[in-house]
Amino acid sequence: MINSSKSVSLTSKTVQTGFSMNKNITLQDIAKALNISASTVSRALTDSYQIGAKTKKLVLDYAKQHHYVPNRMARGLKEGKSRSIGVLVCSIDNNFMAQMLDGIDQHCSERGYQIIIMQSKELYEQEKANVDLLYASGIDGLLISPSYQTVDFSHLTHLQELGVPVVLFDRLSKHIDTHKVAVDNFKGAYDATMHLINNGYKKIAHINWDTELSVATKRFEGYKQALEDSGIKLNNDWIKFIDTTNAETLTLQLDTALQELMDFRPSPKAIFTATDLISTKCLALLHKRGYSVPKDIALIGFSNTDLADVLNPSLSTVHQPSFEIGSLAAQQLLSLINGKDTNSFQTILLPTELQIRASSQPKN
Amino acid sequence: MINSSKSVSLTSKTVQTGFSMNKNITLQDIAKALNISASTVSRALTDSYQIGAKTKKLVLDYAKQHHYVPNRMARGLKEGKSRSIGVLVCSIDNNFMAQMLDGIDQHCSERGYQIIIMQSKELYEQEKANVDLLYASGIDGLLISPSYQTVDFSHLTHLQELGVPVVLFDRLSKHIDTHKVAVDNFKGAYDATMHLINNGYKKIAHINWDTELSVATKRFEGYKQALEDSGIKLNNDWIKFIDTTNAETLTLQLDTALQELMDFRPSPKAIFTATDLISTKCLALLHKRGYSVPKDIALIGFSNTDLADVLNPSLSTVHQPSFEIGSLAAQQLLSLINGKDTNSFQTILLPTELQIRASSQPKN
DNA sequence: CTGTTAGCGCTTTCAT
DNA sequence: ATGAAAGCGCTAACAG
Repeated sequence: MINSSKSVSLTSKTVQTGFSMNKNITLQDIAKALNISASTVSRALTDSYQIGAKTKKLVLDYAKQHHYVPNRMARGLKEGKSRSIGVLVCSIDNNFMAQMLDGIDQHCSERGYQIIIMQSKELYEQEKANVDLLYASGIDGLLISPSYQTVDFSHLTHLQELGVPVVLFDRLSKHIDTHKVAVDNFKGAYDATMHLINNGYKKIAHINWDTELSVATKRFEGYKQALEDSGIKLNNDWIKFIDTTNAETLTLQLDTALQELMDFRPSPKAIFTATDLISTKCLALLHKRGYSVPKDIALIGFSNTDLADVLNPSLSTVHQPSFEIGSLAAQQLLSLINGKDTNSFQTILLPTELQIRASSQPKN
Repeated sequence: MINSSKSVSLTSKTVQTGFSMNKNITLQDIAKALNISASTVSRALTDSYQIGAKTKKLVLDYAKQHHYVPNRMARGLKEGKSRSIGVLVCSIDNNFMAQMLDGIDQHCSERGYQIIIMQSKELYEQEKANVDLLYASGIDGLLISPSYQTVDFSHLTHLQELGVPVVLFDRLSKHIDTHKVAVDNFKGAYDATMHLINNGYKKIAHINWDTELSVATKRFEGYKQALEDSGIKLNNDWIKFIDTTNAETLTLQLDTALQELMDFRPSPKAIFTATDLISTKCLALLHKRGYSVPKDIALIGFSNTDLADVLNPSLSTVHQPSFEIGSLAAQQLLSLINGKDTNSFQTILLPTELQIRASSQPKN
């Protein structure tokens, strides 16, 4: 019934451009049309080691002309690999993540790998379910930035045992042994805090994300270290941890935190914020509350927004090489997939970049 | 060799948690272990119409216990569908797109569909190649926001003929007949321009994207219509079209355009910008050139940035329901995939939202 | 209700 | 250099 005849059916319904409704042409179709065996076609198509030059050209020409495109599922099923990798992130819906995904996609698609992106929405259970789904779809490897809930990494080590390499990016954990790619959060935070100190600020508050993830803890440590190295005593009343998982809680908690900070005596004269969302939202809330930045309070924070220059005032940031994080992580994963030695897992920490703008200028 | 024995090999290398290196458990494995046929297992797993309750429970329990997860490639190959859809966009690396992708992902993943995202980077050839790749991977449908180069849509109509439904989102075209989802760009532009006029502005410039895409042309028309309806004569010297495909050209051309606009006599007193990038960049450049907004020149433009409130000054925008565009488009595609009648393709135009802030306030 | 059989499209020995 | 045949994991007639 299908392909029963070579003649183009002009009566098939919804003919629009002269094409018949014939489904995808398969390797078998080519074999039949050319009166050669399927294996020969396969060899020609995959550029096998030995194949007649003319046969090869014949096949290739026919394939191109008829717009043949190999069935990835069949090939994947046969080979036990899919040339696709899973990318599991908390949320796709923010600029920083989009930039990293861009880096991942760039690297992978140039090498013929497809990426399947899934979101955990910061939910551990969702993350586990997605890992299963990805595994089921035959991914050759997984790139993951774990949810902030994730403390048990057995779903990932299990994947490794199944032969699927895993690479962590952005958010790292010591609970799994593999390649990891992120920025040097400690140093980034240290630099930012030091910058404030160098600009004459001593009363420096810190607002961070309420999580055990190293992205947060390292930045907190960098902050503390900078203070310590400068002989400034830590003031716990100036340190706030807030829940950033959704926009509303974030705004609410941040607003409260800010109010407490500004009302406290002695009040801090500068803030170092640890995440993109906190930084920009902090600026907005300060603005709304009528505080002048940096006159009333200076601000610097981690953020990758393109709009830092246009903000009011322009926002000093610790900028992360997001695209590079993504492409490097992808590179590490592909090298794992393609059998580079798995003995020596490495953790790559890229440098952050301090971008000084108006919000962190000296008070006078 | 594989699965030759049920005994856990304790000598296999890199045993970490007591798991053997056995690969994924298959449906066949379950059948063997339970001494039933593969089809029975399959039926139990797929919740087939008639299957013994105890057998079913037996299988399900065993499957869960052994963490069985069906091979999606095998299933896809067999069924001729993959429960995955392709999403082809110009670039993932911007907030607006990320929001739409979030909407798509949400809708699809809730219904068991995987999405495969690819980027055309505004290149027609790349778009065509990606369509092939997606088709090869067995997508059940395609969601696409075409590259700005795309004028020939035969790669998409061909896909339709092959039986793969296509839905356009954000960027629409009349060259293909299918479901389409976007916002009412004409009205959004009309409203924005009208808002400026209502605020007392009559000399209104317009900066748009240099493309034939309807997103651009409709917005231009909305602008013109608002002027006409208000009895304001169009001044072609106040209308600029620029190339926004990469950040550098954009900045360069926009800067030039702005300079020409401000130097021209009579000079415009307000600008309506047609795209996200142009709007925010415009504000930045005006700021850099020392113009005061809205005192020297008012500004309103299409943009979905979360930071509009914090910009300097806060930016009046035409805001698009990005998440809804994505999820609606996904919904339309899934209904096509699942055989809802394809006779009556519809174009859904969501309303935009005018968000008035400081940049468009009356001059005095 | 369950087992047998065939086959989705492709690659890959093993022959020739 | 090419062909024949087997099989990846799964589902779906078709029997019983």
